[in-house]
Amino acid sequence: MTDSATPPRRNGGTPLGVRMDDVAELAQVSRATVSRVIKGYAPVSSKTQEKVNQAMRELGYVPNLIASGLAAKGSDLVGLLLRDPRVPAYGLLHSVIQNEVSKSGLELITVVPSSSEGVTDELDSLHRLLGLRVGGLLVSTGVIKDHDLEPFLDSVPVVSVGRLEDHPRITGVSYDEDVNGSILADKVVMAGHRSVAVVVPAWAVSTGENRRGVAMASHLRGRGIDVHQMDTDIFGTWTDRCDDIIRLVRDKQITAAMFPTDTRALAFMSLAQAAGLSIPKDVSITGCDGIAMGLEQIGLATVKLPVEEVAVRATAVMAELLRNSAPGPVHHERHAGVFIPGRTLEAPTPGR
Amino acid sequence: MTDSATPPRRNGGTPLGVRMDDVAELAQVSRATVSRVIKGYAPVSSKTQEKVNQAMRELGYVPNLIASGLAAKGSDLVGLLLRDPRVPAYGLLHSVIQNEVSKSGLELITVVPSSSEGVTDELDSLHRLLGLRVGGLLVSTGVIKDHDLEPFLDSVPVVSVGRLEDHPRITGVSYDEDVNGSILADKVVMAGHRSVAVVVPAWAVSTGENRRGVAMASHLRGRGIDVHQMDTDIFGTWTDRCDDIIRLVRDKQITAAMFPTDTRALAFMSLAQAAGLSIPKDVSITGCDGIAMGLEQIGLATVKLPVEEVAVRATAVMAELLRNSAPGPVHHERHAGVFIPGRTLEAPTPGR
DNA sequence: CTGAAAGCGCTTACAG
DNA sequence: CTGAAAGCGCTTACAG
Repeated sequence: MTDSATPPRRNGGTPLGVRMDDVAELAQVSRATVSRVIKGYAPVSSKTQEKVNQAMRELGYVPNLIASGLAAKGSDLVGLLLRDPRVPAYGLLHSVIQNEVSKSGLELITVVPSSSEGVTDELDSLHRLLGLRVGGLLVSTGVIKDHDLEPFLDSVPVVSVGRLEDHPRITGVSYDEDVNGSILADKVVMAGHRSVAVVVPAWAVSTGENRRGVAMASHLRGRGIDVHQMDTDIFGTWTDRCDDIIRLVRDKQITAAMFPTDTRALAFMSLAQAAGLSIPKDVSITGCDGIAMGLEQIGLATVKLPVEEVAVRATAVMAELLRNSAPGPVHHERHAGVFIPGRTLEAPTPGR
Repeated sequence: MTDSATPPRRNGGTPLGVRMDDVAELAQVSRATVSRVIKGYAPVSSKTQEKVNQAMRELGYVPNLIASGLAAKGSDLVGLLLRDPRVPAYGLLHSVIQNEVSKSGLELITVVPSSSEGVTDELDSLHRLLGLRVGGLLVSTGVIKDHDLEPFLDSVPVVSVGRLEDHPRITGVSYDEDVNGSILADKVVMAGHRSVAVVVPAWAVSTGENRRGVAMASHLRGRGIDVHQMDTDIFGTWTDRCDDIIRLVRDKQITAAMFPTDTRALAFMSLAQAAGLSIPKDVSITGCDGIAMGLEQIGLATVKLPVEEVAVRATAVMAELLRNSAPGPVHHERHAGVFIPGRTLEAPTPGR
């Protein structure tokens, strides 16, 4: 072995051009050994380890996850399919999941669908994640249906998070929309309202919002309230039916309006105020979500979703799935939120 | 060739177990041909195309992006490194970038650092994206420094978005923090304030917030205002120095407080109100950001960042970089925001 | 328009 | 504790 005959390194240049072979050569070990010290759990003498680490540092080596993913037939990457990053509840979910995943020694990559493109784009996003052959899949969008997930259940652990789930083979950690809806409906009834508009998005638009809305409406009806159910099946907008509600208020047909999300409630508030209505004098408002900062300043009556709780549990379940080869029983958790009182919900103004 | 001798398909099962070879076999073509119809830009007879598409559908084939990424030495994936999904401005940025990237025929994957872990974790996130050998890199966090990016500039197109950038080799599309800071400072001066607290996060905490804060402070000083500069170098919290500011208000040392973000401003408002102060009577407040929904309800005086504009431009620049092999000149765009008046900024109460 | 074959950068039995 | 070699599932010249 002649030290003088150093063959020219193939990539003089950039760190991303440095391969494991380059590291091996510099450290004077085999590629297998470099791989072992990177992975960390195979036996390597500490002397060798040091040599290799030194070489990696010197070359600025960034391991090619694409290549290792292929060779190892899988990776520690957990993929998150997230509905809409503009919505604060998803933003918080994203953040907490990242923290938890990282604590579990896994890595997270996130994919979001284009907004307002509907189900096609959501499926594209799903395939993007699957194409990357992630080790686990966290699905946080109700737009993707169980049906779309079914074909992949045997190949990759899937947990659906923050969305309705009752598929017998998909474990779910979600919000208890029935309870959330009931809590809000109760408060509206207790405030004295007897005629209420409820916005109910179609199942295809959002399973969660749909379920929440349905729960609110049916709970109200159960209490003998006159419900004006405002169905909407428009994808990607938060203001559909607001005009109709404003009209109902003007006609004194309702004294309160319930929205399945804070976002919709806030959007309505702006429109209503622009239309000259005052809240809660002309109409009481409730939302659902409770995550956005500064909500207490606005005083929106809402239910605060247990986002952290759901994120923590979902990640724990995923980590468990990834650890145990034995799948463990599929289960469905539902976590209820807590009511946040606010000045947008008052007793109806007498005389209306 | 005996049709009867169909060799057993290696993966009887799941779509993710189906390989290109399986498709090729079913369609009775070579693997190369399957690859060609998937990529779409190589000449394939439409008869063959149909056979292949049919076979893919039948098998539920999901192409392995990992393998193709390795073979093709690169992919159409654009990686986004995003600072903090809990902040509405980042959420919106994320969303718009996704839409734009998708319009350009590229795909986006996002990685976020764990919150409150500081620079180490941000670097981990950067390496995660680089390890995936993304085709382009969008960096939207001021925590990563130019220095950290430098080694990779030769291997992958990088554009920094929404963050200060003046590296001669990194093109940047960002907010004009100097102008934003000046606009706000001007309004505060014009409202009549003469003694003002300004929160200035350290450069290491956030380059953008730092620059904004410094701009506010120096602009105020230039107008002869008494500035109480509240430096903070705590990572991951939005309430540092709030106590001190409340004290200054109580001691009648200041009549206004300027925050580099809406989030900080809102957090302060809650604390101040809890401490019995009233806004703007006891102290006027300004933020910066202007993205969160319902802000108009709160009435926070702020600057609305041109997030959409920045996202669109950044993606356009990236698409350009990816298209042209010739790099084109590096440049730095800065986009200024617009002032949003609000009831948190009034003239100082006489007698204070 | 189509196929055979080399090769992308790793991991992992297998054999020392 | 370490190395030689096969193979992961694709792409892409190259040769028809």
